[in-house]
Formats: sequence, structure tokens, C-alpha cells
Amino acid sequence: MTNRVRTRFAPSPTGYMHIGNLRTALYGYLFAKANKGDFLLRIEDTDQKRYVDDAVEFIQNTLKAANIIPNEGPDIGGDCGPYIQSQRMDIYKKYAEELIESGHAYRCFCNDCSEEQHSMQEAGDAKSFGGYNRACRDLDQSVIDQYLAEGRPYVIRQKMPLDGEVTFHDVVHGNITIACDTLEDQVILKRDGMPTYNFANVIDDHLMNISHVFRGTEFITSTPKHVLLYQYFGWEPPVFIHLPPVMGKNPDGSISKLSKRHGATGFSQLVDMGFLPEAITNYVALLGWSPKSEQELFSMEDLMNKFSLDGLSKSPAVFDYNKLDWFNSEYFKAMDAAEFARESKAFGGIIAETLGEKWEYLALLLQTRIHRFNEIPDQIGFFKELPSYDIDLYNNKRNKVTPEKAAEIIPLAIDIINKIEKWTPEGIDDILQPAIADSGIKMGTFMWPIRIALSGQKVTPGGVTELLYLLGKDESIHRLNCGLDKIK
RNA sequence: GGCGCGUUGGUCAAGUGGUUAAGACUCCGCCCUCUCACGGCGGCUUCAGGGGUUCGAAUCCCCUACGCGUCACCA
Repeated sequence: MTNRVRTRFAPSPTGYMHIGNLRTALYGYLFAKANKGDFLLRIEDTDQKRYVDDAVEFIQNTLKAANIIPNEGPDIGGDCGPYIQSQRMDIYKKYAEELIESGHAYRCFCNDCSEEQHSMQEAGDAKSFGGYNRACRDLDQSVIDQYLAEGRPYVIRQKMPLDGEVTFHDVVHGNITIACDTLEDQVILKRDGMPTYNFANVIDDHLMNISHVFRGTEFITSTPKHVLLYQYFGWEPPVFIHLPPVMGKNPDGSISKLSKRHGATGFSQLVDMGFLPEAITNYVALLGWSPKSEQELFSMEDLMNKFSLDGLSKSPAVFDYNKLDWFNSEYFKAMDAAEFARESKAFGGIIAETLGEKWEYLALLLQTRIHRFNEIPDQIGFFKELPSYDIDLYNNKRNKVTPEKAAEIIPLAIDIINKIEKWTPEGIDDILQPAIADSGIKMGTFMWPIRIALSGQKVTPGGVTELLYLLGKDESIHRLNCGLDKIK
């Protein structure tokens, strides 16, 4: 037995990667890498009802996009395979029977107890599970043999101690003690031969030499059952790290576990909205973990170097789309301009297409102005078509512009612009700037009506020069004339 | 309901008996400026409540409140 750090991400294959799951995967991965260990992917598909086609592939693609690279897993292979639980049924069966041999588990033939128990709970009486699922504990061997011979279906249940308590250590919460009489004789092998999570998880974590288990706090209460299993087998339990849930904020101000109604909660949905994978990972890493320094921007490599268990927080964190926006915009600003232009182009749609090589120029203007790619269409819509606008937009108090004033300025602007030969940002400025200076009109005053006429809106990416350049000479003059007509 | 876990500004958070209780996001104001954005500067807002322990508590103990989780042949 080595002391090598080995962690795992063990999702069930639903075709979706919740941001909370991603964080669990990330922390396990970072911890493994920070300690020169291994990170593996294991698919927990023991619930056939829940199985979703292509989900395994989806998970792998998501991890890849998030730059979380397993050392072992379904596609990669490794010494502890197979890494898909449905392909390990023989293993679970063998260990379950071993437990029966040693007296720590038993076959339960009582078909209806689970349903009966379930309805009891719903009726609000959760206290007395023992009366049902323990009925088969002490069946005579002869009876068992007879049932088996009849081919009666059964499940295998783990025998819990009737009294005493189990204490285990959790890295983020410290020691946790739970009384055994709150533990039911849980099913470890289902009627269809599949193991339950609580069993397969223990077997696989042991067989795969997992040293540290990262999972959500929802498993805290079932951990004593796992600990008991480790004891029964004489195995060393792993180190437990139970992560608090990621929350979302409701309209009324209350918080609850992050879900669809809070907005996009899947990694791929966030990517579709135009968030950069690195920004998402960066943000998520800090949601529940603190580097205990003022640094906030981390590359994956940075995270690997700095991640440590003592920065994990024990209380739930609210997912904040504002902060994600901020992270993403920081990543935008740090991007190479050409790369940003390339990555953003798809979101520019038809406008980006028609702009041709001018797209790079527009993209540069956008780069410091947007938080995520999907803000692009709103930013640039006016390039394609001049929106209908109210002439009230020509009023601007600070620059002392009114529609009447605009009607004086626009003809001047048209004259000047007509004289421009070299249609580049520099060429435009070379003519425009001195001409405005000569006119005796203040810069802000002169520019305001032009911006409005050109864009139909008072806020635009870039200034008038940029607008002129991107729109082209003919279109610019056309829009200026339209503006003039509109005022009159 | 039983059991378990949690609670520092609107949000993420540092803080482990003595601090003016960091920093970031958001919001607001100012500067820069042909709009916006970027950048710079500044501001608002916090230790859930109540008891202890202590010369001294965000930090230690107890109680209360609130929130969350769990009590499946789901994970």
C-alpha cells in the first residue's frame, strides 16, 4: 500500500454537469495534482432508470473543456478498471457475499418492506424502519435455502449495529459522530443485482486505491455506513472531504440549492452563453475555497500549485453571476486581440460575416466592453440596420445639444466627411479633428449628433471615428441625411 | 419529527483571544473622456440573537433562532 494521493470524480451519467459537480471534480483534481497524485473518472451508472445515452461521452467532453484531465477512466484505461460500475457487477456480488459469510449482511426476501416503509415516511412516521427491514436478519439457514431454491427474489442488506455510535473525521467539518440506531440496514445489492451507491462506492474506492474522497455534504449522514463497511472488510477508509452545496439566490432574497430556476447551472450552458471555460473554472474554484491571499485570477496551473485543503469553506456559497461576469471580462481583457476576434466572431453572426476584415477592428472595441460573448448581438445590432429612434436623443444637456443644434451640425459634418479620401480610422481623424477645431464648436457638441445619426442610440461601442470607419463612407452619409430629414 | 451540518457587509471571503474587522464583485460619487467601456480615486453596507468564560471575544463554552442536508432496491 502506497501513500500516493488518488482522488476520483464519480458522477452518475445524467446528461448534464451541474456547476456543483464541476467544482467537486475540480477540487479532487487540483488536490491530486497539487500532490503529484492521480485523478480518475469513474461512472456510477448503477441506476438503470436514470441512465441517459451518451452521458459518459458528455461528461468526458465537459471535463476536457474545463481542462480537467483524468489519469484513468473509461476511455483512458488504467490498472483499476473497468471504470464503469455496471461493468463491475461480479465484483460487488463477490464482496456482498463475503459480507454475508462474515455475518455483516443478509439476504432479505421481504419484497414489500421498502415500499411499505416508504409510505410510512411520507405519512410522517420516519421513526420505525427497523421493524420492516430487519425482519429477515435472523432467518434460519434452512428457510433461506428453501427461498433460494424457489428462486425468490431478494436484496442484500448490510447489518447495522443496534447500538453504539460511529465517529469519523472529515477534513472540512472535523469529527462527526452519528448514533448507530439511526442507521437502517441499507440495501447494498439490489434485486436486479446492481449495487447501491453506498456499497459500490466503498468497494470501488478501496479497489481503486482512492486516498481522498471529495463529495457533497449530502453524503455526510451516510458516511457512517461506509465507515462500517470499511471496518467489516478490514480496510483502511479514505480521507473524507465533504463539500458544502452551491446555492442560488431566489427573487425573494432567500437562497436554495442552485437550480435551473436561478439561470444556467450547467457548465456547457455557461459556455454557450459566452463564458470562457477558464473563467468559469477560475470562478468556481473560488466558490468555496480561498487561497488566503488577495489573488483572484488563477490559471489551472496556478490552482494546482496553490490548492490546499485548509482553504475549503464549510458553509454554502451563493453562485453570483455578477462575479462570473467580472472574471470573464478579466479573461477577455487578458486575451490576445486576434484570439478574441476569432473566438467572438460566431456571436457576431451575419454582421461579423459582412464586416470581413473589419471584424477584428470591431472586436477590439468590444473586448473591453462586454462580459460574455452573448452580449455582442445587442452591442452591434445597429450596424446592420439603423434602429428607429426618437429625435429626443439629439438632446444632450451636458454637451448643449438640441435637435435644432443637431440640424446645424449635421450638414457641416456631411461636408467634412465628404472630403475624407483615406477611409481608415487615421485618415478619418486627420480630416475630422482639424475641421471640428476650425468650426469653433466644441468636440463633444459636434460629435453627439453624429453618433446619434449614425447609430440611433446614445451609447455605442467606440466613438464617432470608429463608427464612421466601420459603417463606410456611403452608409455614414446616408444615415446622416436620414437624421437630418428626421429632425425637419 | 429524529439525526447531522452550517450562520463575518447584497454576494465571494480573510481573520483562529487584543486588528481602524483585509481584499474582490455589485451599487453610488468623482477624475479621465466625442457616448459607453477601460483605467485611476473615493464612499455605503458586516461578525444571526442571548447568555457565559476572560483584564479583553468575530475568534472558547452553552442556549435560541434561522437555513440546509438526511432518514430510497437515487446518487
